[in-house]
Amino acid sequence: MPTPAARDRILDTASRLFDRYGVRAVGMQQIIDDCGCGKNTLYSHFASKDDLVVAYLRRCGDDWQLLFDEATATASDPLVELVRAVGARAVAPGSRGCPLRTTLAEFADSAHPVHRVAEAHFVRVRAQLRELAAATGAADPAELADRLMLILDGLYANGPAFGEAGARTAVAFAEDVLRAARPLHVR
Amino acid sequence: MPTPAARDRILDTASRLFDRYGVRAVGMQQIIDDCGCGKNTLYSHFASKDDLVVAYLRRCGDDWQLLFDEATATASDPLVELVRAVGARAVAPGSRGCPLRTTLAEFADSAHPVHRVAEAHFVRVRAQLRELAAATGAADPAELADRLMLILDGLYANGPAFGEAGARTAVAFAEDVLRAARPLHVR
DNA sequence: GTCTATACTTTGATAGAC
DNA sequence: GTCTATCAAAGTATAGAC
Repeated sequence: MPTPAARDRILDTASRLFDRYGVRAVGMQQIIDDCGCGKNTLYSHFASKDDLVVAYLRRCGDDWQLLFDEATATASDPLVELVRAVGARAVAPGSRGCPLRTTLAEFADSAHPVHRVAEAHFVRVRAQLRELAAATGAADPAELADRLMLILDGLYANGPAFGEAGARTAVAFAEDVLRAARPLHVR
Repeated sequence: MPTPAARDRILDTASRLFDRYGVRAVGMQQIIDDCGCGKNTLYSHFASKDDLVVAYLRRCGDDWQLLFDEATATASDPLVELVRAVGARAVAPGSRGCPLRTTLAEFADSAHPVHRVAEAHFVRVRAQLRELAAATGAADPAELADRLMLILDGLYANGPAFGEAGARTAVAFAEDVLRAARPLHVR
């Protein structure tokens, strides 16, 4: 009967290593060594590496949800705030871009559980952006949502190379897009 | 002494497999079997898998250059045409997004030769976009170039999920961005 | 009794030899 | 072109510590 604290510690360690080195580059033994737990403990919480990676991706999804909720809850312009928050994350030291995107790239097989979980995340994000876009009163919310999705994904992919200035470019870009999408009488 | 034809055949095979299954998921033996060449032949042309992957990425870079040149040579609006061409590629059946991005994600170690080659590609693309943006007479070419880079990268990442309609969204998006970036007297 | 630590098995990969 | 050495990784089983 495994203790929840150990599970968290393992997932913390695995997440840190996956974020830094990529999923395939990190072995189970490395996680065990770094975590200081026994092999038994790890495998009692996660039946396989795939299971562990899925748990990692779910946590990444939860992190996104937190960022999303925080950015959109209080801000006067939630979508711009969202771009700002993603930019901050994308240009943070050591960032390798969106962990869900990079992991999706590492698991090309669309039937693989890891691939499916990552893919589902982006479907959900697209739907979330659509809802948010609809709330702005844009003429075509679906179109606006997809434009913002392009900016967000492009920003997350290029953030490490673009740096702070690039993040500001993306924020200004999003502002322009939102201004242009608003119906004329509100501008 | 290796024949150039064999090298091309090997690289053709490897490229096809890497594109479909990802680099790490494809073993050298698989390439050899699929290509029908002997192990000796492969290793006489490519000293290691890393070498083969680097050659693959260079070919991907050349492919990009072809697409870039073709899109920008004759078109009245080269940057829009470029987005259109990338969209067509991104939504093509079996596309997994930009092979250079996915391979970059597979090789997280920034000191790894494969990582460096992929990274260098995007630095070059950014510079190319800057040149092209400057030619449009935009007020801020660097800003315009980065906005287009976001669209292109976002489109390439989301293309497989967005489909044809998403590609059209990106083209219309680029058109709007370019229109807005042109100095007032030209609009 | 659950945790750590370690030994072992199997599998699949790269790479080299003949 | 087959055969083999080497190595690393996933998982399983086992031995020992608090």
